[in-house]
Amino acid sequence: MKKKLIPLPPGFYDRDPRNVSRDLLGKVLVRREGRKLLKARVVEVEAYLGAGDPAAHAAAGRTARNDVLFGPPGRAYVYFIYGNHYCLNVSCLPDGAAGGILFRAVEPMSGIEEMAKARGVSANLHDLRLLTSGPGRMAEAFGITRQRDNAKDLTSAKSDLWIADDGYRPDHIEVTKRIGITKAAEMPLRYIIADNRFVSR
DNA sequence: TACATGATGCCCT
DNA sequence: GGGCATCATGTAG
Repeated sequence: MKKKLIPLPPGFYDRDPRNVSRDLLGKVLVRREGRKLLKARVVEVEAYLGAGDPAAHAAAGRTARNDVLFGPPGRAYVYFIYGNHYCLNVSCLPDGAAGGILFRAVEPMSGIEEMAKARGVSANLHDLRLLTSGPGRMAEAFGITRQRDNAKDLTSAKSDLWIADDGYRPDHIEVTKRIGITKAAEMPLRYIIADNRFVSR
């Protein structure tokens, strides 16, 4: 009997981003592309808090760009960075409170050919890490853009992008400093599945 | 209207 | 291991 990949409910995200981060590891990111289903295991995330976190986009207050972070939980916050890359986040905490989680790396489970195509690389890679290891890479593999996905409800069965629990539980979780930031760089808010090959760096 | 900045990845040594 | 492409956003003027 094949398990159905039901979207995690809003309540899952309606908590402190640090707790959600921990529970997000091992879950499955799902994208429906026409008849195809892209699936990948979440192996690396970073928590971004609200006003008290200088590294968070929400730190400077609510703007048109970061509006989603202040909205209801379980929504996709997609932003464009360095003129090249999109990054996928999910909003946490109740409506009115800012907080989010950045997806940094996932492990491909199915739809690998579609991911390779989206990334513009050969389907028979010797190393699948090139597909989804890194925030910009995994966003590209899943065809995620701000225009298409920002503010999308990841808890709705009607969405073409969501996160599900297939029963998998990571053996061991590690917490480290966040990557690629200058402010509050020392805060341990990066959560990874220990010894997973698809964790970036 | 102009400018500095950045939650990155690629390509070259 | 280091430089660089490239542009949306926010803030200043």
